[in-house]
Amino acid sequence: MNLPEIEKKWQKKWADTELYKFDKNSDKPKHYVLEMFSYPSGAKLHIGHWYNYSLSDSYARFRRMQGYNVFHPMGFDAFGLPAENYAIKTGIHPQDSTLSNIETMERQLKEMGASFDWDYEIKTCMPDYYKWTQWCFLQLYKKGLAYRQNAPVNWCPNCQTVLANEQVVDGRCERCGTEVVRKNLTQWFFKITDYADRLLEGLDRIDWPEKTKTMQKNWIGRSTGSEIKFKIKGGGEFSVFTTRADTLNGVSYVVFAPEHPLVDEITTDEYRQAVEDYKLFASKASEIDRLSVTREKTGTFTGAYAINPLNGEEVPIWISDYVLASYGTGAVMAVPAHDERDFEHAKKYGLPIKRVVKGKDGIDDTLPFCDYSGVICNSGEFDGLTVEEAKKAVTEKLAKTGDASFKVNYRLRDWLISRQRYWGAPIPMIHCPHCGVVPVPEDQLPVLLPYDVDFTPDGTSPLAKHEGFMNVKCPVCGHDAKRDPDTMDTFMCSSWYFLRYPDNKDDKMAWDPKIINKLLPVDKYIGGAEHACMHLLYARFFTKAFYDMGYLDFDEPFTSLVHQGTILGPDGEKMSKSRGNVVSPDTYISEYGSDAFRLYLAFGFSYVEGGPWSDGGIKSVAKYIDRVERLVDRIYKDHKEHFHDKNDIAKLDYSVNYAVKNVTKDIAVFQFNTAVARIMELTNNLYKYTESGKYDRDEAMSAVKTLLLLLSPFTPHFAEELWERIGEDYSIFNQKWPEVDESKLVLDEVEIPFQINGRLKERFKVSKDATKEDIEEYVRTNFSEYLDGKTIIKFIVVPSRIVNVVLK
RNA sequence: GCUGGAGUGGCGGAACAGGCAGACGCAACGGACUUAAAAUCCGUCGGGACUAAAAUCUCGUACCGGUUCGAUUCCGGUCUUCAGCACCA
Repeated sequence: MNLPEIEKKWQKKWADTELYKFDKNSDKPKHYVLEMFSYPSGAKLHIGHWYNYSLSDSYARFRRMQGYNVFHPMGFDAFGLPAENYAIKTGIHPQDSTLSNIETMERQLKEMGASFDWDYEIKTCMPDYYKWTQWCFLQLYKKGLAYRQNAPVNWCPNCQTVLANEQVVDGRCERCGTEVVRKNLTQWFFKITDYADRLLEGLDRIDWPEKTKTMQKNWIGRSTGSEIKFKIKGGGEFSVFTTRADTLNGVSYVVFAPEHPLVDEITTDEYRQAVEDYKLFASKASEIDRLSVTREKTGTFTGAYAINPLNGEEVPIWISDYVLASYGTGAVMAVPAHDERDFEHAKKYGLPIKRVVKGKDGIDDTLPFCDYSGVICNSGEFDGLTVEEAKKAVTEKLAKTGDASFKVNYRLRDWLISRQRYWGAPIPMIHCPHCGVVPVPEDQLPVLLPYDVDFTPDGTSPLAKHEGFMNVKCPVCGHDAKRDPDTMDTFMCSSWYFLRYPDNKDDKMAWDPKIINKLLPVDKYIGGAEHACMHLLYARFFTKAFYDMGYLDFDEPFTSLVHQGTILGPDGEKMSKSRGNVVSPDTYISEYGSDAFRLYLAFGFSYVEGGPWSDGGIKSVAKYIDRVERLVDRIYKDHKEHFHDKNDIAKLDYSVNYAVKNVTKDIAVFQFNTAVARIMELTNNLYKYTESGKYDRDEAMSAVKTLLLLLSPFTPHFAEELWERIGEDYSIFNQKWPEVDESKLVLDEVEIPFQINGRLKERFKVSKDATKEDIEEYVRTNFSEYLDGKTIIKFIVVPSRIVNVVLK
């Protein structure tokens, strides 16, 4: 069959007849199938898009045929850095390149034959969308979840610009090679940490891959401990967070992150130069390097001393880059005897190491001793307590004087959303010299992103140079004021898009709760595992925040989640231009057709794993499609007299129902490769049933229809074509998904393997109802040659499964 | 480095609340059809030993060890590899 040709025909008919139009008023149960929308970067769909979208489409069609009212929208995550970089390089405006890319991708998605209803499309870079992204910002601000704070950015002193992590290669600017430093800017944050516990709790209520939940749990990183106050000799105080309050007596120094706000204040003149040098050194290291356990410990003394609140000892205050400003309080108490990193640091700089926990039996005297199983020593009144008891006792004692408290700490950090870039949604805030920071009134949204902006890097946010944009009247006092020159992180756009789809044309509100609460949460969300900790966490945070504000009546956005794997190049390596192993879908589509391409993606890989591309694979699938066509034609055109053999028909019935049962089960859990394998088996069995020419045509035609229905989600055009050819009504996608007749799957006999000492010896058939005793009896009678004269140690019978006899 | 995955024939991959390892397919090989090729159809197909052939035995799910009547599946350790690490999205 010439697939590329018939595909065009059906795509046109599907469009003309509005086959995929979503019916808002349907009384069928809803099913919201959503793929992570794509970033319109390159000009064309790559194989990863196909893998995600075409198979999710198969799933959506399957649910539709099962009788669900399927909502299956598509859109574009259109703001972002690559378009801006492309513009800096080529002079083509980000809006122009983005919209043109989107056009190409829309066309290609239609060529895929996907069942999207394009009436619900969204593009995040359009004012009718980002108006509401800005509205979301304002709601979070009103709820007290947005705040401004200093935070470091990567800064290239030569290009005079902020760099994304991606643009920093080996600590240097990717454009000019200059060493990158960190520089503090005042930026907007969302208090996602306020939701840390609820983000943890919600994980128990959703059907997500366990590994994704685990990653989110570890990312949030809840730990319980104590916050302990130290006084600084000569005035001032600071706090540390520790999970080991029990070791407070073993503190021999404290360490501040080099960025800690008190560092400048406490540093003595004698040490000032060393501290400044060290701060510069630390500003050049990446966070990953700083957290590395194997990185050589570095640091310097500030000249200041802190007072241990438990024993009054004076201990030196150091700065070192193994302490991060962003975690805990940005300061730690160092107990070298009981912490690996402190131990290394103390050894290198000759600081005292004082043991305060010993092994239970007092035998283990190697340091550092980081085990939680020990007992306290060298700590006066706390000696003899277990670690857990002492944590409590120490904290409680200090709590009386206000020097300590129990504290839950998270690894999760607040979400920094300011970007010093052009191609994003402007932050809807105004800075007034009289009123301070003032939100843009909601009826003045959107804050339009101006087109005529000079976005070449020169030290400020591109928007800051646009007078027309920046100058504004304060909405409170009416005086001259300035807009916020930054734009929002594009993760903002993708944190609520699933709420916009069903009500995408609403110009009165971001979403109409009446519509959204009916269609959401998303029933099946499909996208890459690389989003496990960021996008998927941010979207959950948004949903919970808007639930709290009463805009939603659910608080988890994605009931069920599936990750697709990665399709690699034919060489088994990740596809990349530099490796020259990029497989472009287009050439295959025009040669074999979209259906063959889709079927290969379904059959050739484990969906969640992905794997290497193979030209042979798609060829074999194209052959299989032709094989189905020959089979269908042969049976359909056959009008001769026929034979009715009960046995053969029972076998065919079994095969049909076996296929229906397993294909249904497998598609539901995204196991497309085994679903297709079962369809192939049915095809083979139907060949066998009909090859002699002596068969019942009605039975065969009924099996053919089932075969086409099962195949239709994978090869929609091909199935539609054959459905028409055998004289059935348009459209195959309006047919009901076949149901299993379990009675046809019941076999009277089951085959059971017989093992001696775990080694397979024989197989035998017994009635499906045979009891343990029946089976043992059968084995003793029929396989006596294995057992006679031997000592039976154990006779294991698992009915319908296995017999294993353990002989001496 | 930290966190989370993955490792099964020549290849893609099945199977796992612990019970016949290799479903389905590719490649390869043999055969049928054909003047021939392509296409199609049928058959064989993890390694080794022993066989004329079969039967049979044996090894085998990255590596080492453990639990169990029985481990690809559970536990401990090792190696390799992939993803994420907060400004790529």
